[in-house]
Amino acid sequence: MTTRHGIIETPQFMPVGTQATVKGLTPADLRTAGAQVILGNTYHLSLRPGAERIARLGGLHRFMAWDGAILTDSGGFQVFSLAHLRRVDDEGVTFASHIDGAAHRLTPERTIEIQELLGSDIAMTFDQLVDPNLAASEVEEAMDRTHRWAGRCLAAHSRPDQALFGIIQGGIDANLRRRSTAAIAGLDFDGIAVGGLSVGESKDQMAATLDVVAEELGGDPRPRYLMGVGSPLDFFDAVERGIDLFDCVLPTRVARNGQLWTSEGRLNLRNTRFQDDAAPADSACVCETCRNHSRAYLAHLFRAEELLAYRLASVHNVTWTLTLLKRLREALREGSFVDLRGQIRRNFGAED
RNA sequence: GGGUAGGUUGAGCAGGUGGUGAGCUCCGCUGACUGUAGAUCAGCCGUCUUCGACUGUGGGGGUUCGAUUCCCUCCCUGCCCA
Repeated sequence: MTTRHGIIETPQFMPVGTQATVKGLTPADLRTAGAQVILGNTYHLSLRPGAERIARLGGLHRFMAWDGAILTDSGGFQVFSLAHLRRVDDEGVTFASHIDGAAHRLTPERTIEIQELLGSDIAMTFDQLVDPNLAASEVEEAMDRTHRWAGRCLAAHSRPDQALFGIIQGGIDANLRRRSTAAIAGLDFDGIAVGGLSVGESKDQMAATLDVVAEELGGDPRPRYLMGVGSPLDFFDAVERGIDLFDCVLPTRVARNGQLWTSEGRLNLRNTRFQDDAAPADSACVCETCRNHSRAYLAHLFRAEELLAYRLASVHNVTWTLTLLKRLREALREGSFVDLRGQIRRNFGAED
């Protein structure tokens, strides 16, 4: 797909930069890693530094000096992750700020206004994500509310240069998912997102849910975005089921915790065995980290809690993940998808 | 040489004025992490046959039913005086 900040080749992975920064990385790092789109977050940025302030400063792209595309999440995920700090009603959600406790009100209309102020290339509808293991009635209630909010977001959306994606909910119940897919696909969105997954359900449940969504969407040509996914193997499971876009905190979060994704699988650089390992994290990788530094050095930096550890590990994982998606795109073109998947499976475990 | 304060599991401590010291923080080891309240969190961290058991409070000796605690002695460390 095309945005005013460049073309997005799909399938694509979008690094998460919640607070106007992909933790530990500069825009140049991201560009070098091959990033085409990154995420920003409505809830976090509206609390701090404030959407109006970012607008005054020229919008999110200029504010963070990122000239690639930006997708902003609506704050729907925070309805879930900050569940104990918010109250949901049909009109919207009231949060007690995780920073200072002050009340902040998000409504579908306000989340669109914020995202338009931020000036992202792709905005998301405000949804209500719930634990799929809740009672069916609760999952359904949140789903129906999400549908009503989707309509309100669409009505409130006014920037023609900004795409708006609707979000499917419905937990892991096939019937609810089917209904939600039909409801969201029936609205005039620029893209369709699958929300509410990778929140504790099994791999099989996620796959089955994606199958239902794919079946219901049929030949719908709009880009399909699986929110919050994923791990190396998740990409293959989802692309097989028609997904075009991914975002996930995993590559950057696990990097900060010492885990590097490599052609040998996962490596925990905090492990004793790397202290004398002179090899790069991944000898097949061309990122700055792998070109210049040894596992032993990274192991040392993590032990010493040196800040460079977090940056070097993040540079590698983001590069590696974006490269994996690039290889995946090539494999699709060349018909070697199954081979590549097999290779990743061997290194990351079929149970991944 | 005299005085004084101390010697507790890798380090630093807590506790214990005669009645079962494995408690804390670091360090260390391992694991987790999926639209980021996360450079975070969890477990382990004396030994073992590990839902428990055993050992352990500088060394030696003494008093006592019982000593980490009281007494003697030695060793070591900090500080003060010579």
